[in-house]
Amino acid sequence: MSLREKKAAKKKEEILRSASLVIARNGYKNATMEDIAAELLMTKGSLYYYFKNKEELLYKCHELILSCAMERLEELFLENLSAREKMQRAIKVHLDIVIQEKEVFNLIGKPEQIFSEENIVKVFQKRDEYAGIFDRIIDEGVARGEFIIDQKKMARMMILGAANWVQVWYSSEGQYGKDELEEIYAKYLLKILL
Amino acid sequence: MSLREKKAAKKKEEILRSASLVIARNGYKNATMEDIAAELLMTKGSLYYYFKNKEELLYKCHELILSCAMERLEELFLENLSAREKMQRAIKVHLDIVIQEKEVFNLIGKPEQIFSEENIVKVFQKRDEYAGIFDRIIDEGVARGEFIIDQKKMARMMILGAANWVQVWYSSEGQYGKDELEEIYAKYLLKILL
Amino acid sequence: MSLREKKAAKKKEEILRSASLVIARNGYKNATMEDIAAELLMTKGSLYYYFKNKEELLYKCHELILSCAMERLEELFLENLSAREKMQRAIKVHLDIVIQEKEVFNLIGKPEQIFSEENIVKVFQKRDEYAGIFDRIIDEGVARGEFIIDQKKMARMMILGAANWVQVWYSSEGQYGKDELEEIYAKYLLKILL
Amino acid sequence: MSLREKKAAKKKEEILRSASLVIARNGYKNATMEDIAAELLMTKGSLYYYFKNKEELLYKCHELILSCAMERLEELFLENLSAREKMQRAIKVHLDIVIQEKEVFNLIGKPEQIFSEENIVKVFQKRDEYAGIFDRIIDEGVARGEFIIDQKKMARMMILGAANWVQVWYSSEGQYGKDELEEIYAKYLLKILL
DNA sequence: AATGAATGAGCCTTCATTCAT
DNA sequence: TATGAATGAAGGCTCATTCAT
Repeated sequence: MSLREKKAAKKKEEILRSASLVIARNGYKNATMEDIAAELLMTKGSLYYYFKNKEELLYKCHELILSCAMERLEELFLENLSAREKMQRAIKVHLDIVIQEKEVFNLIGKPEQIFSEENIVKVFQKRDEYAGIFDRIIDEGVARGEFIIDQKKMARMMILGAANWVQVWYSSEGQYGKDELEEIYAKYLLKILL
Repeated sequence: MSLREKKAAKKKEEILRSASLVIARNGYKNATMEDIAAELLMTKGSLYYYFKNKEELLYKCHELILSCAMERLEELFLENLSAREKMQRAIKVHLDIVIQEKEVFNLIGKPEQIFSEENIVKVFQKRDEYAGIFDRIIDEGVARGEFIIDQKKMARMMILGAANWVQVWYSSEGQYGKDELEEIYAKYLLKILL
Repeated sequence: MSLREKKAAKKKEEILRSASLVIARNGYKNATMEDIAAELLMTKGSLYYYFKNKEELLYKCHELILSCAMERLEELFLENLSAREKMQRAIKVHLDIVIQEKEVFNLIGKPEQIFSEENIVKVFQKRDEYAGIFDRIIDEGVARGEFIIDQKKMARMMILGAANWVQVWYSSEGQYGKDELEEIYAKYLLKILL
Repeated sequence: MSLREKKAAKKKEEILRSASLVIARNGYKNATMEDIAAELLMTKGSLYYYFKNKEELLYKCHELILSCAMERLEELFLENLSAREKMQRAIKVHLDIVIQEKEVFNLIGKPEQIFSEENIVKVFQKRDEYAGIFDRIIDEGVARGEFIIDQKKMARMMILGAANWVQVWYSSEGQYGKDELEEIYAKYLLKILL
């Protein structure tokens, strides 16, 4: 990759970060191209040099975060740990992201309302991959006799749902610190699987 | 209440129902006054006779559903049941609403993005009241020794969060029927409290 | 048709007329919704109450004029006249429209550059119908031995092309009056068919 | 002319050719600087090294083609032929260009919509020169008694108009080949002058 | 009570043009 | 010379809101 390309890639990432910020603040629907550009002291026109339209920008935004999360989880999955330990750590990682990337993350309840056909498919695919890691951990746990659960998919849904909801109420100035919260969630949500 | 007023009240409710439908279909942000009116074979102008603006309409919509839910829960709370039983039933009621009123319910993650100051306060108040019933059930359970839990608020958040997420993925044509789903959720989420 | 509908229909026509004016002045591509609205002391937003988008407006505009022209020609065709006389009169009618409706008429050389698939088809259809009347006159003339021509389609193209071009250079303040011009064109273009 | 200048001149011509292509494909208004540059594997910024703005580029484009056409006609005019023969050949040359240079040629019905004052004058001048050759042929024919016509200017307009219109409907895959078409047009349009 | 009509602000997008490198 | 990047103005479209009737 040439210097130029690197620079452009970096700029793209900056834009995505800016977009994430704005989305986190205002939500997908309220995030305007103007806002996103202003955050970077650019004009909205410039964004179109990097992304072909708003949807693509939003999509890439969503994708980036999901990819980062995936990486962390994949890594975790390969470690030599008990399923319990893995699940607890996975929950913490997930919460980490949910808290950090308020709104940009998994939480677009209804991608249909934001993305068009073409991207929806990809969004769902990515999500399934992501959730798949949790499924694999559960499978592992069940195989090893660590977890006792019949409704594996639903258990995963409960865990992720509970964690996602944190994004709605958590505030760094609230009663609980992030680490404390993660600890507690990991502990209690695990019970679902036991 | 005069006949006039009764009629108006009835119409208001019709509008709210229509709005709920549209919101369920398209989401808060995508629900236009036009859509809502069309559903009732009215014109959007007429809506302003009953509600002073879109926000009020949406707010009342949200309020209505929350109130209905409250009623069912209050009733339940007063019944003579074990805390476990109450919690399981409460979860089922909650899921019932979540599934039925996809999107209109609790699930506005960020009311700030939809409502203005004045209404946000009221929204949060209502929500707290609603969640309060779950808290009371938990308190009861702890008092009676049925539940063992230190982080009561968080436990409630987990339960409601997990249940709310159902709204994202549940489809009546999916693998699980509504009753079956409720049964499973009630069973596993209860474990958090044990 | 109710009074309301009549009024709306009238407004639609007014808009089309305004659009025709603007198109005539600035061309299809340069005609902005703003311009069209301003002509009627409206705001551009209002136009969307009557037409779903710019293309539809332009299309209807084109259609209206073509329809009016068709009517005049159809009528003419049914009169009891020699083919020569009919053709001369048809040429005059055509010139009349070309001059009056500078630009809005037949003359969108390349509808593909203005209309989308759906409308292009209809445009071409209408045009063919229109040109068809000239073809029928030519056929009649040939059948009666008034015209001697092998390449009927091409002859029609020549006649209409020559007439259409008038729109490019004709000015009411120029050397020739409209009637005079029509007379001359009718006379000379007829020669092509003899 | 230095080597530098020669190179630049060559490049300019390449750009004009590319522009002609794009214009032919998309029309004047739809031809973007980007398109024109892309055709040459350049970036649009570079175009401004050779032309001060889009209008100049378009103007030069138009001029180039008109000049080429002029040359061919001038040559033809000087040949020792009857006026009839000359006119027929001139029509063929004109059609040749019309067909080849679809859209870039004479056919900008309304230069006012594309060019600004300064260039419009020059465009009209060039056009008049071009049309002037046809006028001279007609004059010659009338002088020699080959043509009988009072309205010389109009006759010229008819001939050129009819020929220009070919550009609208002609397709190389259509019923007629180019040569055949030219033959027919030359034959029939001549009749106007007889 | 309800409607048709109009408005205006806001947003996305395109594109000619500029400029530092 | 050429390019990548950025800009700003303009235009199309949507939609909540208003208002006379």
